[in-house]
Amino acid sequence: MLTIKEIAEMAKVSRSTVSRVLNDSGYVSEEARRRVLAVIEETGYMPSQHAKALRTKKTKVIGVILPKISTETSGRVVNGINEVLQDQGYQILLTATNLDYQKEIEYLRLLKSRQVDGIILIATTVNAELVAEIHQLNKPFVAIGQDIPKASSVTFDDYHAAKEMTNYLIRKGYKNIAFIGVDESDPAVGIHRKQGFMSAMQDAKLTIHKEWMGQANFTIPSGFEAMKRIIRNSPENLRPDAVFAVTDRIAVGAMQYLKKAGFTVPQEMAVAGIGAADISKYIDPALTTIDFENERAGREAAVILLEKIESHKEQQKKVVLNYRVIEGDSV
Amino acid sequence: MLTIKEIAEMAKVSRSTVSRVLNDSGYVSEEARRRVLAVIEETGYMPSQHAKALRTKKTKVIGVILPKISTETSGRVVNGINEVLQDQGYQILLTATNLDYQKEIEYLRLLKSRQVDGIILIATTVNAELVAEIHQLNKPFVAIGQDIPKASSVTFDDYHAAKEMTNYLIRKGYKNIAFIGVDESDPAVGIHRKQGFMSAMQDAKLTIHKEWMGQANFTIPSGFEAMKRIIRNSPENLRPDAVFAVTDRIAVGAMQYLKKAGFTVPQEMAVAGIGAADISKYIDPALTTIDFENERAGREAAVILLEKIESHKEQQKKVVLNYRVIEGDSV
DNA sequence: TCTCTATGTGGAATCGATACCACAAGAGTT
DNA sequence: AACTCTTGTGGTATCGATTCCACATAGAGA
Repeated sequence: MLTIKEIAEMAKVSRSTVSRVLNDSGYVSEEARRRVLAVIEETGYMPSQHAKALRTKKTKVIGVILPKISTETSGRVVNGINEVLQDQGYQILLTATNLDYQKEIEYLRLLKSRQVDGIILIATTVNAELVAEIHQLNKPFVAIGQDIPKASSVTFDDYHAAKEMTNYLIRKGYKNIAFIGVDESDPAVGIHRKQGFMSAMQDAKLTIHKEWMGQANFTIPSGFEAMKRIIRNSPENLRPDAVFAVTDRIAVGAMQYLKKAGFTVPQEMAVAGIGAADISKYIDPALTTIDFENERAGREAAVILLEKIESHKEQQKKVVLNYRVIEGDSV
Repeated sequence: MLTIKEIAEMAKVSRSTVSRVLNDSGYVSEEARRRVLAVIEETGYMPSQHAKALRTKKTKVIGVILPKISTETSGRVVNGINEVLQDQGYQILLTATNLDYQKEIEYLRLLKSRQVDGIILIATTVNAELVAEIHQLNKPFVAIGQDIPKASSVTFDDYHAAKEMTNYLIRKGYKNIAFIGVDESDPAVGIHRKQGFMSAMQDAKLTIHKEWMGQANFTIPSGFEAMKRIIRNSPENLRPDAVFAVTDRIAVGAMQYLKKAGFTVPQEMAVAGIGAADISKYIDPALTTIDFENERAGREAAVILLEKIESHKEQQKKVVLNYRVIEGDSV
């Protein structure tokens, strides 16, 4: 690997001059600049980013912590982040927790020791330990997906989205609506979406049957099983006529069960989800769902982070993104 | 940010001793070790990875170059890579070319200047310039998806997979098989899969009609259009009875068109793909396809890369992964 | 002629780690 | 008593960049 010293010798100037050419700083004669650039061109020299980082405290690297790498949502969000960062010459250092909550904290520390310029956390859970770690991080930070107290975040309007979808079902004439949620350790999906559903039901003075409140865990098979339990637990004369699942994959699983059990969708049972997963467009009938603009969330988070990095402002920014109902044929 | 010097002062030892504790090297008395660990624990000190990298020339970071971040295949491969690397304490520095071939070269150089310990390239294309850059990289390197001359690679057996799928169609009694391929700038998908198809057809002495050879570009809509063209261009008495698409998304698009145009799948027209995309299981009828174990490809590549990093061997390793036909209901 | 300023260049300290080397102290050997 | 050997510690050079400061030169203005 070539170093600045060798370039300096080859161009017959000092290291300082090479550095000045590299960074367009201070005075450099045309003649010296020409010679240095020629040597750089010819040798393909690239300055060591580590030496640079050590001296300047800037790395042009952003740490991203994901729950899981290969999910559709993660992919879209990272894509959005990358779109913005790439243009500004930043790179992404990727870590995945695989839903191990202890690792979120471990990676926050690790990224700090790698001196990343900022950190974006795609959060699935919120707990006191995590919040404490974020506050003592002392580095530009943005969370996506969950609202972290006293930290910048880009979140989705889970409550109103769920409420709107429930109202949509109600407007379409469904009165007996089942619900499939997830564990409350994920506040955005587990609590807010459920509250949106409950609120819409109460506003419409519809009863919420305990037997119709299912729970799943983000996977298609778990949606299948949850739907099965709901059907099994409801007597013939007390069957729901619609089901609202808090994610598309759960909804797809529910639909799979319904088809298998001989229900026609949406005539005998309507199905709605949230998330606008790719798959939802291509199943039959196409799923009625809500699009959350994941890429935009990534872009917004990246923009906020860059602002923080460049301006050193400590102020926290909260962005709540909009949603859009996508009408399929499942309702 | 704390430095080793401050830790040394607080623990009343020299920087050398702190370093020895940190790296478990040389002699350190129990007493000194205890004091140092206590200070580290109490302060939450983490050594600067940049200073360390500058000195030791090891960064524990692997550069990964992807065509696109948010595709299902990329996600799975990166997941596999991460699984292996994470256990060994390595991080992933992610870059995406967004199919700009010039950027593949640019990122190879950039990652080199970031002094990553190794590079994994998920390749979509092979050209002389790229190959030259890889050879002069002089760093542990593994390609996934395409065979790069004189470089290690993990590839899929595209030729035999396509041949096997074609034979499967033939065994099922289909004789008039259409084909939807992609551009040849992607040798694995564009050339090898096509050759597999042609070879199986020739072995079975079946004729390959020009009108039945379509082309698409990896997207669902392009599969839709390609299928439309094939149907439009074939006279009523010369219609294919099956179509083999080189990727699942293309196959899904083709199936969409067929449904819309009133063909029943598979009775009037069978459809087969390659790739075992998630979506293929849930469309109706479920797609008959070939699973390529993308995660395994990522894992294998990571293992080969780590071997290279740790052993300094220059030897190139070529791994060709197996495949598995997944029988759906579309054939 | 003598400052004064603008331009240009190199020397040297610095960032935060590692690692080699010198040296000290105590135990064991001859 | 002189010696090796083991254990333990600190000093210092080093990695490859940036950046401040000192200094040189040349032309402008007094």
